[in-house]
Amino acid sequence: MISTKGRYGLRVMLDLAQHNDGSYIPLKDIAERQEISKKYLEIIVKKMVEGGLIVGSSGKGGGYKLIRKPEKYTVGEILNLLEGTLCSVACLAEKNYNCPRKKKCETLPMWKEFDGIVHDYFYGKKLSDLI
Amino acid sequence: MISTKGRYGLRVMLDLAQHNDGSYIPLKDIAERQEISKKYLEIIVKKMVEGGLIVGSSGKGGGYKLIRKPEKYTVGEILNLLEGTLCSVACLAEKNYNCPRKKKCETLPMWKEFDGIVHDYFYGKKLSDLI
DNA sequence: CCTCTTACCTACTATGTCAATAGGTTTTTA
DNA sequence: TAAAAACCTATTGACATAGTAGGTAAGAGG
Repeated sequence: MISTKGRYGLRVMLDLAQHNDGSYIPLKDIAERQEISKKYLEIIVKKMVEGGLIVGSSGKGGGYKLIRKPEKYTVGEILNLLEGTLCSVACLAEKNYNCPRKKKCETLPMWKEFDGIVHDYFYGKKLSDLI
Repeated sequence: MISTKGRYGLRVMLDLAQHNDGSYIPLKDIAERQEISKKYLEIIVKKMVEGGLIVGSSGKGGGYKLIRKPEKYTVGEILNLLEGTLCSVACLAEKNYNCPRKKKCETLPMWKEFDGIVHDYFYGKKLSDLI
């Protein structure tokens, strides 16, 4: 299940895309428009800066803005950054997952197939597709 | 993310399908074959009985067995029962989810589309397809 | 230079879910 | 009547979620 981090983060990205005039957009404005606590958004936005999705600028006239054009972002990379993984089962998400049944598991192929579908969907969807 | 309840439950269903000779299969045997704690499986199996997926019988010679033929079960209904929902976002999963942005939310259509894909995948997959 | 605005930072917390474990009672068959 | 099995209630440690609180640092305008 996609948490608020992923959902809110995507909405912030969308908001930035819709106000993408080159200037920095204050988080306060985004929080008001999106009706989300600014304090909580700070946590989310921080991750997006660290992840190289957006850039921030302090001081008056500061805020956040996109680094690339909206069509150069995929929903997949945004969600993956904020959720930690897009995988639907721990067997595939966790590195070095030591399940003794890896080889013989009869459900694993299905999870892999499903994961491929999920991946294709979100990485095939661009930020600009949502506007 | 699909939890162990859904994953283990599916494996129990698969085990029952593979030993589907009309007799009751003791949980002890399933637990040993699947290498999962029997105590934990009790919780999962209970849900499956209550959900009408399988039937149990107490006493010597008892255990659990399928009610329908393996091809009459979809993976979707099994997961949905054990996970509570198959929806990927709270906006769609929770009944009476009172989001004030329901009407104007620009990400909701995407979640709906994705949910449809997930639904189609799991409800199109039969238990017998996994054997 | 000062002040206002804005990002940036660390810490805390309540609540809930997950993944089991523990120890019993009831039912049924041989 | 004894064994085997389901069935039942309760508990627990660890972790994640969804925030809140209270600050510090940076930068632009007057």
